[in-house]
Amino acid sequence: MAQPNPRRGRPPVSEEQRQQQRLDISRHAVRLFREQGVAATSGEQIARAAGVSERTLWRHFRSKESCVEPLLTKTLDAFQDVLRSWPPEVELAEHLRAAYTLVPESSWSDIEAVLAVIRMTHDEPALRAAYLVLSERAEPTFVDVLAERLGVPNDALEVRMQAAAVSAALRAATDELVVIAAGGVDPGVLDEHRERLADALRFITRAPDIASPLRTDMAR
Amino acid sequence: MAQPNPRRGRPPVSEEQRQQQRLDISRHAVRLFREQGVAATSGEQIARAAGVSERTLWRHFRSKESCVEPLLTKTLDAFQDVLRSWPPEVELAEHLRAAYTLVPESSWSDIEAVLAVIRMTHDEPALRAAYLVLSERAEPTFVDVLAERLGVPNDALEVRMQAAAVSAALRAATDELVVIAAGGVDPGVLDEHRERLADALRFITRAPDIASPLRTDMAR
DNA sequence: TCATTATTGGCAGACACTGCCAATAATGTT
DNA sequence: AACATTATTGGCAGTGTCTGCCAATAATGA
Repeated sequence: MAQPNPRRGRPPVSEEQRQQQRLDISRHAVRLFREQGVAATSGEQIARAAGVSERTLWRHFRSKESCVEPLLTKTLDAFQDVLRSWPPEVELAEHLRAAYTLVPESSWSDIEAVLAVIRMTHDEPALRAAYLVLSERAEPTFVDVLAERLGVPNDALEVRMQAAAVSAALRAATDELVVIAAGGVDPGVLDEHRERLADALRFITRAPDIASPLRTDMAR
Repeated sequence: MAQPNPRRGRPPVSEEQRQQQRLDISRHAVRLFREQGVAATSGEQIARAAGVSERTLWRHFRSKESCVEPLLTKTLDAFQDVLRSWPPEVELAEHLRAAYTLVPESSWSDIEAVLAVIRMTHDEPALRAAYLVLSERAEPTFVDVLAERLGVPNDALEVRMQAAAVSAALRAATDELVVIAAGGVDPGVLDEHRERLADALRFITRAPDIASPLRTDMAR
């Protein structure tokens, strides 16, 4: 029962370092996409801008469009964290107003970049696809939060649907935000966005009647 | 004011013909994807199987993964049609049981192929992306139907969310179906799928309380 | 300094896809 | 029937994405 291995040779890079490098590349990629468009930006350019070889670029990303992923994920993770810290007794809208500031550690330019990317997804199908895949990846988190809160198993179809609705609300509100804030973002529109989102989510999460199909009959 | 042009030369192919050709190619592509996997299937193979040149294949599809689109769209269109024919007085679940047979004009092998593709989307990220884009494309139809039924403008955020929830329910139920029906489909599992979907949608479309935020207060 | 393991870079090549033009098909006109 | 006209298709060359492979380098313990 000696400890399995005394560890030799160069240690693997930590996961945080790896994510940091991906994020770094992502920022360069998004900058180039904004400046020149996606089609006019080559993988070689992205690699050069990020100071890595093309080969390692393709080791980190399966396609040039997916280079936007780390940057978008960062913002989405922030929202997930807010959801997870949602105390049981308070209403979601209320909690959002308190905790969802959208500019906590994220630098301001990152916010702008994220909005620009989401704006581009409307013309660039490949970017839209990446965006949708990303949104779907966040749904399990929503499922967990909602399931625990409602006290139902997290493989229940209603919970998955509610989670999808939350995701859709976030997506719809954000899609609205990016067109409204086309000419520069100021704190005002961000606040408005949060309020709109809060209103939408209050509707979704007024939950209890899920469990009682009788409601439908009574409503007749 | 003579009629603009007496029309000369070869007439353009009708849109139906074009869609038919795309569907034909799609069937061959899906067959090859199932037999060999997506990665092992080249565009050249698809083109050869469909009896067209590679050049025209790329004229019809922007990527080899998107070749699955016409076949999936066919099934999704069927569902959209069912929704559009939903009479105002009847409940959706009830209407589904009456109208959503899933094998009306679709050949049986098409159904199997569609399910196989959706099953593959769980391992093939590019296919998943195509599937999600497709699902999103159907949402405006859901929005129109729901908005008219609820008598609200179809750019209302709640309607878009409900539509997304319908879409998500369809997606979740179908994802469940494809794993259940992994070893061959029989009418029984299809019926069960329809019932599950009907139950889920009854929950979503028990609509009226959307318009009254007061409900939330009363529920406390 | 050496042995060991992880990461990176360089290179060759397969494959996805596009631009361009010639070939062919389908029509109306003479 | 031959022709002019327009739409579609095919062939070919070229660019860009992405992968497999191996050598080079970096980071560690001995």
